[in-house]
Amino acid sequence: MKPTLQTVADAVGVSRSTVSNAYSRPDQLSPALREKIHEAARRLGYPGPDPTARSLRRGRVGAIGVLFTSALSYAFTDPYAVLFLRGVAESAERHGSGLLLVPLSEADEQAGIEAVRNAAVDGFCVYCVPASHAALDVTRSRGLPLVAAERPVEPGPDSMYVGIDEAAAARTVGSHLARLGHRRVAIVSDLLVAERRTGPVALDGPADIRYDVDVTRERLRGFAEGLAEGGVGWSDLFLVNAGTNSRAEGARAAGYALDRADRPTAVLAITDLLALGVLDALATRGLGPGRDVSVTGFDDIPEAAAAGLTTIRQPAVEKGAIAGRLLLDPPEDPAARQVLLPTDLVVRASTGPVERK
Amino acid sequence: MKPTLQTVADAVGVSRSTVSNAYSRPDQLSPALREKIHEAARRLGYPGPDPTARSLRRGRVGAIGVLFTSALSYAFTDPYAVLFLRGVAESAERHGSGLLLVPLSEADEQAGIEAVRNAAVDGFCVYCVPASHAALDVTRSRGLPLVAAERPVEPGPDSMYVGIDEAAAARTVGSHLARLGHRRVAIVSDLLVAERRTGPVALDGPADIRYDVDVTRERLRGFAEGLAEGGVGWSDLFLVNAGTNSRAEGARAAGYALDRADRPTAVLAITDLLALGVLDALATRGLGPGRDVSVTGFDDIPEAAAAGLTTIRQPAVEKGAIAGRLLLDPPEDPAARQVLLPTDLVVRASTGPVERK
DNA sequence: TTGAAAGCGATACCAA
DNA sequence: TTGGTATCGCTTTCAA
Repeated sequence: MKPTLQTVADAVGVSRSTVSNAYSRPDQLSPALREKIHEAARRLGYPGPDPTARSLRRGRVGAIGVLFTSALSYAFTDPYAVLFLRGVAESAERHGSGLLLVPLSEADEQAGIEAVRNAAVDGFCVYCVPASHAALDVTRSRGLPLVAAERPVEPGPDSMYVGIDEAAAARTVGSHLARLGHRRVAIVSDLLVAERRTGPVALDGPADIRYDVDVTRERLRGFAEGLAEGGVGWSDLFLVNAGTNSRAEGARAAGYALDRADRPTAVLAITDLLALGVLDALATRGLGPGRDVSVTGFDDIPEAAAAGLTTIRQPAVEKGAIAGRLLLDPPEDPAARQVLLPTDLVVRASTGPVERK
Repeated sequence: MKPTLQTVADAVGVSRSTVSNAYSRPDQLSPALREKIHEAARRLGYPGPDPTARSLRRGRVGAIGVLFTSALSYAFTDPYAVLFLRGVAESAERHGSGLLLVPLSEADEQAGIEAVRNAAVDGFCVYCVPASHAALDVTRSRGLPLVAAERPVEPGPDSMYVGIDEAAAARTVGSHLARLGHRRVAIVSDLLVAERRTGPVALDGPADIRYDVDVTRERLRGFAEGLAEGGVGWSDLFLVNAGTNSRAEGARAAGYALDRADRPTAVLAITDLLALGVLDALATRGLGPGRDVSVTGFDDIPEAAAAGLTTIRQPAVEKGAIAGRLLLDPPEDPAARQVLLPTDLVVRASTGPVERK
């Protein structure tokens, strides 16, 4: 039988309350008694108040939940996600809270719902989950503080949110390439369509927005608007869907564009990870980035610099840190609950003027 | 007032038990009543059974805790740690459990202890925590399943453990270099001494083992034994402590060795991350890896291959996955509770024969 | 198939 | 400073 508060109380000959105080409010006790209690606890192998019972009573758990689409392990595969998580972790740590990673399996939606229902947390951080995911409703219904990274989950003046102006940032990429003279342009992105396949897709235009993840849509819209400044129309864009946000699929997706007769002079990837794959695809074909084909990414993960990738820099760690802070200590002022972070276009060697042959 | 089971029960006009059954054992109810209950719950905004209360009653939480030394955010900084975590996450996900990251701050030991005490989990995975850390005792005292990665936390026949033969693996590194003719050798490692500073240190020898983290000690012992095969004695080794296990500190630490008058012909780093830093230091000085100075790492993180680093490959993701599995479903057979994984010496371009000038 | 009652282990208020 | 008592919200026999 595992020892409980009661066990210790009986052993010492005091009440439960007193033992509880010995742990939770040491100053409410005479040092002598406190020591006596701790000593007895040690002797009996009492590990201290049960966290679950304590949480139930206190109404506070001491952990925040982070929701992830796709496999939980994805969190550790995408460098950008890792940076974001790291920021969240820093805030949580400072606050003495743990970080509960909530699996949101793609294959089994019901499992994700259960996971959210069962998550013992004080608040949720939603990161890059498709708006249609049923688990989002469940998350909201938990009635806990909720902060969305990338996109407001619950529209409304007091919903919490930390993100960037995706479209505006993407627009700078588009106009950068437009100014360089690019007219034949391909875009590589995941989540363009519901299916997880890699290959060209046709979309009617930015007006016909059916993408599920707002980030995708907004970036795409930005790309298109920026390129339009150079006269590149929507119909001039060659869209390739990537099955997953990974380097390998980025390379595969790029292949569909690069192997066309009228090869694009620029490939815009919607994430750095995909862009690195695009660079791989160039290398395979003996094409020079920024010379034969310009390539851009988005996020500015550490690898991007080494690869000389032109991309959008956004403060990933800081974004996570802010998300954590909002969650653990929601500001009174509604205006402070919605944070928009700055971004920069970082121009490196992977983009250059289109060659006039 | 937040709705509870009771709220719903009252609304429908049934007892709490019945509502509880509607959620936890749907088959114990007539479909009609069940639907009626769910409908009422929806209407009242009842999010389903409270996870904390449920955990308390059931005695099971549905999450496993992972302990990390140093800042919690370190988990996301070290590529090897990320791989390991990913394995743990995969196992947890398959089991429908969450992953609670437990911060074990270095600065504030008491905070770490509290974090362990408060962690609502069904088991702990201890990863690379110094044996002396007070939180370890607390972890053990929780009386939950406990699996150690890297090193048995609670010695004993039924303690759970997944790791590699650190010393044997390190020995292959040492003898590899010995065979290549290296006699002036430096070792770069974190945790050689208690202080977190970067710089040369003197240790009496592998016999005088005072390192806190067993992994460090074992690898060091292996290095020494392997090198001894070529006649390199302990006193011939130049030891440099790295303040943290990071690329930057690896580079700094390497500087102390590389800038000596009698520059070593080989630098053994105790992790790949440090080794990458050593390579950086070589590059800064215009020295060629494997030519002017041989460099080895340990772990074989993805970046190692690209850098052409000779290193020890160990199955990081699998290690994590096994740790998770042991925790969530401890095998009856005591022998199956201790898993030793295979390792390989991967020879790449960063090591070569010593130049006879 | 449904309900009544007994906890799970702890905390907090209020007296003493 | 210490103790009594009433919960926290749910699950689980055991009867009905």
